Amino acid sequence: MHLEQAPLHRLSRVELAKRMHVSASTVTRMAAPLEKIGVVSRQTDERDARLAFVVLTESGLEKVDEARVTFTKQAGYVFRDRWTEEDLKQLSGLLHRLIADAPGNLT
Amino acid sequence: MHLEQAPLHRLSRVELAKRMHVSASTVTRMAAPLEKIGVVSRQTDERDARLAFVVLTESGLEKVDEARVTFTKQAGYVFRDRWTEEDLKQLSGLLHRLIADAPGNLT
DNA sequence: GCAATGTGCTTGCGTTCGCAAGTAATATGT
DNA sequence: ACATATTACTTGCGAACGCAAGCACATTGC
Repeated sequence: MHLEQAPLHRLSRVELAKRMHVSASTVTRMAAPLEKIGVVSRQTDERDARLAFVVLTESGLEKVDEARVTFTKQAGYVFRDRWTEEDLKQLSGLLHRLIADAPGNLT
Repeated sequence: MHLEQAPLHRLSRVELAKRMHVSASTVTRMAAPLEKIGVVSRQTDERDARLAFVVLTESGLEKVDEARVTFTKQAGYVFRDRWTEEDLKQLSGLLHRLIADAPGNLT
């Protein structure tokens, strides 16, 4: 979904890593099999040869669309059906406070 | 701490696993090095030869006491100093609701 | 122009974990 | 009583992950 909403449906590996809150190596290792099954592909930047974009292919976009159906259904089942907007605001606020107050760098 | 507050400072491996929310194999593998450094030891039940208790040794009890100092300080730093009783009640309530509402078995 | 520094990425290594299968002991049903 | 099922534990295996090192390229400062 990060890729889907990114311009050109692509992100550099480090940028994707940041958004997924995982290390760069994890992105490298996640991308490989996804590339093999054709849902993403690799692109280089002509300006900066270091960059290796992860790009959603046409097939990948379809997969995301399919997945979103399930995702939305499940998320809706919990949050939309059982939680009010007020509940979610409260939970979100408390969790953000917890992250802010907790020691270490949880960002 | 689970062991510390258990009767005789000991628990069977599966019971400890449940309280720690990890699998039995994890307890087996955690116990081994702790045994090696002498903070826990192994005991058998004379009634049921399948049971293999994890027991806190004297040295283990001391370690727990030491650790609790840090633990209490850190926990206090976040929760006692920055959070009111009311905040904690709210967060706890919301998280329990989330667990209850979420799909799967998060117990 | 070029050395020093920084950035993006990959890979080897070690850690942690759960599952599934195997073993041993106990509980249950007839 | 004894076969079957259940329970407790261990271990092989594979998955996932981060760190540190290494490489290629880019940027900065002189």
